[in-house]
Amino acid sequence: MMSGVTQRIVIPVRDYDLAATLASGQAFRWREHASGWEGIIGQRWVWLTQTDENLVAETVGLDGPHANPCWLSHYLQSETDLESVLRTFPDDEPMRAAVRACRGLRLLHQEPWECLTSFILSSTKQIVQIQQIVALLCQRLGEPVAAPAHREPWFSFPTSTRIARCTEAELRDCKMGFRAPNLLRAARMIEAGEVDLARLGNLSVDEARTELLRLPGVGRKIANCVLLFAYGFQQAFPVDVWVMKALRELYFPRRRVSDKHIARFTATHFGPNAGYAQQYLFHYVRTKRPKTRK
DNA sequence: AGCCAGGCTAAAT
DNA sequence: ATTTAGCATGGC
Repeated sequence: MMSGVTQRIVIPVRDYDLAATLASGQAFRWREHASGWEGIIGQRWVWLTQTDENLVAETVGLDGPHANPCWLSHYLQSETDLESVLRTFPDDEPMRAAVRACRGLRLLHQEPWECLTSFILSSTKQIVQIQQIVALLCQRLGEPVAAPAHREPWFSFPTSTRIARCTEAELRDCKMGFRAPNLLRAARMIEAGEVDLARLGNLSVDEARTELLRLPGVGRKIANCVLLFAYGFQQAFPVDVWVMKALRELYFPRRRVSDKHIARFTATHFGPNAGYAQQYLFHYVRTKRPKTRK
């Protein structure tokens, strides 16, 4: 396997919880080790650790020794002023509890195609299973990535071009089941230029959502995940079974309310960074009871 | 063994 | 306009 020279990048941060960020179900390729996190950002292998004052990245490549490359800070969103985001959250007890539980949790800015694919593959899957499918997909269809020689080989996330050339059977071999035809058709629509992912960031959130909803296997939930986790539309509010359960229990205890009523509630109650608030609620309810954690 | 998993879709009320 | 099954697969 390819190897290269390890570079070290130090990013001073405060209010950053790397573990909560990488384990909160927004990205699916990070592997936790005893002392850090191993994964891929774009075409680069990266080893991440956190100290009191810094995020430290070891990577393989050509950046200078004192570089603070924008690809890394952009992905990690280390420049985001978290305090000003948290200030926009509603001042109610559920939100305060969620922020207490995972303060420092950040939203990443992921590559749109990788994010879209990951969430097309996410439906009715547990997070561990999504991780397995994505790992298999990269192993089968990705390109080798330069990594330190003593480590397991890593692969880039396969491009839409590569996926579009697959047969449905090849994708099904990656254990994705009924999601295979959806991913295949989505890749082919993107290859044909029917949906232009590179352009969505220039649109309004509603226009961008409308475009994403044209893709097979993409409904409101997955569209909102991509808007939030890849494009940085921080008002996009994905409602999955966990968040719906949390909203019912925390904001409408022992009341009979429709999904639609809750959807309308989320659109107004959580403010301009509603999606950010959602991620805090999601991670909070998933981690607060170890017994039910998956 | 049976149930459920960061849902979507078409069909049935 | 809202509700419901079916969809592959794997972990518990």
